[in-house]
Amino acid sequence: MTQPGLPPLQHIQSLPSWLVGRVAAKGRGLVAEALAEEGLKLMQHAVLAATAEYGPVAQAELGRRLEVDPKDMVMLLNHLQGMGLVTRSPDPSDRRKNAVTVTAEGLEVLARCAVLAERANEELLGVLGEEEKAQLMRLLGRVYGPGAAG
Amino acid sequence: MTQPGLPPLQHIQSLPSWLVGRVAAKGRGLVAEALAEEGLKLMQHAVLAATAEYGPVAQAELGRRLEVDPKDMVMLLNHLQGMGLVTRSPDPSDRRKNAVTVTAEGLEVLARCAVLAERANEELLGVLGEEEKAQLMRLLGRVYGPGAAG
DNA sequence: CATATATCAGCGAGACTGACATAT
DNA sequence: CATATGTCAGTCTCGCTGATATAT
Repeated sequence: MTQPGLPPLQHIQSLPSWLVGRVAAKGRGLVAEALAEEGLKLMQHAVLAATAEYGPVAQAELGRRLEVDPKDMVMLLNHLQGMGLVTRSPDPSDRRKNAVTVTAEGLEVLARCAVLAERANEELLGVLGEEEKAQLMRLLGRVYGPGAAG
Repeated sequence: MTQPGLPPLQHIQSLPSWLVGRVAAKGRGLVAEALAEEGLKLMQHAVLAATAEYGPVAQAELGRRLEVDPKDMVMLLNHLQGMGLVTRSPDPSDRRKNAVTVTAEGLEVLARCAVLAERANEELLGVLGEEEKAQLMRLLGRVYGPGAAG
């Protein structure tokens, strides 16, 4: 199997990792374009949504939930805070932590982004039927492992 | 639907684009780790494989096949050429073009990488049965659009 | 002239690293 | 002391932009 001279790969394009990468790139592009309408980058939106969902939450915890490096959370939150979408205040129960909270304006932006992001995803998966979309999500969820599914 | 105050997104983690992005990142990591054994980056490997498959081929054509910017092909091929895996020679029929060709050593490296990449993909999709893998590829292929399927 | 190819220089986003201060 | 958190500075890859030279 490691003999040289064999037809090597057919093409890398038949590798699942390649195909899933292309689909991910397409999806990222569509969502990024949609969110630009609200002036948000992909990661900024993810952080904003996670902050809204997990209530007042520490930066490191946000990083763990989204698999974002805690060091990168600093600049992400600086930007969101500068836009007035979140606030940072010291956590009285553990003064090492910043309690991050969504503002009212943050919730408004988020509601609009939800529509935009869903529309982008419908465009991404438009060729699939509802049942197929659900199946794709199920399969991807199992591949990903950690609790994420349809 | 754009009313503020609504539960915003459940979580972005339920968006297909997010899930497919996470799976892609996992796959990229696994394959990158595997290919590092042969000293190749992901894109270098893709270019090498495409060069082997499409015979002597112009740089711009490689870029089109792999959706890689032609400007980035320069450095990618510089590296592959420096490793002795491909050669660049002027195309007599159109002297604007470089005819890129795999070397014998390139084919050997590629054969070993094929094994490594396949192993990484089996690790990625390990939780799925054969039938499910095929189904996932079918669905992703349809979402991606351009000719790519299992 | 316009077009295509290849090269070079640079930017920005994402995912990292190391070093450091502070609080537990 | 070790650990966790947050901040700052810098690196690297990847996907782009612009400008340039050459060939068609």
